[in-house]
Amino acid sequence: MIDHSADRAVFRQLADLLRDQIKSGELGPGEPLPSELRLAQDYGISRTTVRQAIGQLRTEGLVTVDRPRGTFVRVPEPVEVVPLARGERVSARMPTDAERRKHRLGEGTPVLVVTAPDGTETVHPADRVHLTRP
Amino acid sequence: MIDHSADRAVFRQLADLLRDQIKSGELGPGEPLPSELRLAQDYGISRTTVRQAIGQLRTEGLVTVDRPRGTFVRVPEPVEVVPLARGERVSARMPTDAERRKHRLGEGTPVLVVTAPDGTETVHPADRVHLTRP
DNA sequence: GTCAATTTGTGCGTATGTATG
DNA sequence: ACATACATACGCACAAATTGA
Repeated sequence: MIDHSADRAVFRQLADLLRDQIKSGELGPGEPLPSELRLAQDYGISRTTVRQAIGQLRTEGLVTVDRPRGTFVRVPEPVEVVPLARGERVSARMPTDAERRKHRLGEGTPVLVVTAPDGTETVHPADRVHLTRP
Repeated sequence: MIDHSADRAVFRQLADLLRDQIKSGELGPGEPLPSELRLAQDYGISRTTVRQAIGQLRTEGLVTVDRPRGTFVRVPEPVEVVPLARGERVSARMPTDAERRKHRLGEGTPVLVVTAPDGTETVHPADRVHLTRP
């Protein structure tokens, strides 16, 4: 499972293992991950290292933490499709703190920024909005 | 500066301080932050806590680490504009570790995902690519 | 309602490795 | 060769919130 002599850091190896379980469906949306203590004991590593691995998955937007209930596989949000107008441009970035609060964004969720030809910017939560060219 | 009795965690307070210095231009693009050890001594906190604060700024895409030279305010990348074809859809998410390495993405940089009508997905680094509806 | 157990959050210290200058 | 600086990993302790007996 975990190879301490490997080139890849232990916490990245654990993140890879958990990510694979999520992508394969072995850990489905809404399901809890084992507790940090449990993971540490199961894999013979420290809780600090487990937290690094889970931190990685949080920044990737794969899991959410409901403290102190546990850590859960993120459940996909219903997506609204927004059409693009002619000449509009699209970029993406991480939200500011204010935007995070305003849109109730989870960790690891970027925002889509639509810029109109006149320079007006519209910000959309990337987990709830997709854009389309009609 | 740092209030140990405050409600907000010490590492978040430090992240706030550094973020403010970056946003205000006091720390300009390309400029180095003080070293972790220096920040720890200056603010009377542990290096571990300093690393938590810097980790925060990294996930926000505000700084990059050039190990072991130091930690620097991120410099904006030149942007390529890619036109969208009819029927294509756009979403954004954080990259996996593998995608980060593949596209040489800095931390805190999302990817733009373009899905063609036939389901084919194209991934673009969001710091170097903008999309446009012609 | 109370109390104990569980779980994540925060913070500290230490040690070692690796790459740069 | 040496000092500097970030990365990884371990350990410990306590706080805060939830859950269930």
